[in-house]
Amino acid sequence: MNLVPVHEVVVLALDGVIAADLAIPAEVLSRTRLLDGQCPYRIRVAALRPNVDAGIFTLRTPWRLDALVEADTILVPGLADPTMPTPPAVLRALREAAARGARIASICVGAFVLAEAGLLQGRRATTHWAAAHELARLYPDVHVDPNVLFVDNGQILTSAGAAAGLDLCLHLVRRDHGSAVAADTARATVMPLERSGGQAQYINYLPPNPDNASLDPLLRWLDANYDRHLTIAKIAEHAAVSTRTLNRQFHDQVGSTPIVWLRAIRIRRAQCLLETTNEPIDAVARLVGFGSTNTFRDHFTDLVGANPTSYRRSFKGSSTPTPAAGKI
DNA sequence: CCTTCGTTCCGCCATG
DNA sequence: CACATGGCGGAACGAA
Repeated sequence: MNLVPVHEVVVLALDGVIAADLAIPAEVLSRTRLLDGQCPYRIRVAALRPNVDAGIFTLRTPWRLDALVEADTILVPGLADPTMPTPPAVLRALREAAARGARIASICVGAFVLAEAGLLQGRRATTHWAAAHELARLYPDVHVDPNVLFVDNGQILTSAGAAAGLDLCLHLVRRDHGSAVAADTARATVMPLERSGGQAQYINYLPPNPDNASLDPLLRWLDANYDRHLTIAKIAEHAAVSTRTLNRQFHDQVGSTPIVWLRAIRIRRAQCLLETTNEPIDAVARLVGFGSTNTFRDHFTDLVGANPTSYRRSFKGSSTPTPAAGKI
């Protein structure tokens, strides 16, 4: 394979930074590996001064704002006080980076910093649900949507709470390196590739990976039709290609096979049902498209590492009613 | 756990 | 020639 230039990622650490917002994307991207084992991202944490107040602790980093000049992607974590004015030098650096074409993504209430820099003008954006109203009030020209995990405007991205920062990062990995690499990253960080729980919980205005995305419409279709009794023949028919081509394209673009991919969708959906409903296991099996409860159990245990019953029990035990909805 | 039988998928080669 | 597609066959897989 050819050499992929290292993608420079800079995480902006301002005083009052929410540690999780900063750490989660840094961790996810630094754990990303291409198929040849290389990490495609170089992560740096940039701050105005060596010591940054991170609330519970003080964070120390060798990099300053000038790191933003070389950044391909800038991540802006949330601050404990979102409405606190951002230092002018930071705003200037962000605007310059944006003008240069750098990709800029905010986590949680980091969207306030982007808005203050004027980067969200006239755009759709999201932020932590509890702060969405305030963001919309302060910046009337920003279309705030509190109901999605993240919004992708191409160059500018915003995401909801810290957990959604994970979803955003996996989305970036998918955009940059395709579904296969993103799936690996998801596995490495022990999180579902895409949050199911519903339909499209994110807004995406760009095709994920322009030169390698011919399967994308089909992947979305599978996301919506996983519960049907699908065979390779039917999937291929829907995609209007032969089964041979379907298999080949999956291999090339997803790094997987149609059935394995479909099964992953079904298991993810099953996890969600087990977490949020009291449907019996065999009902769950059928709802997510498995023909037999036994095979469902087998695959579930295989992918999740726990059988469906104990998985559900571990969730009931921690008594979080609709955990996903609350966090977003 | 095993067995059976349909399904999947990949190498190979032909075709456009 | 480079490239994408598709048919075929059989080994491996998986549903029940």
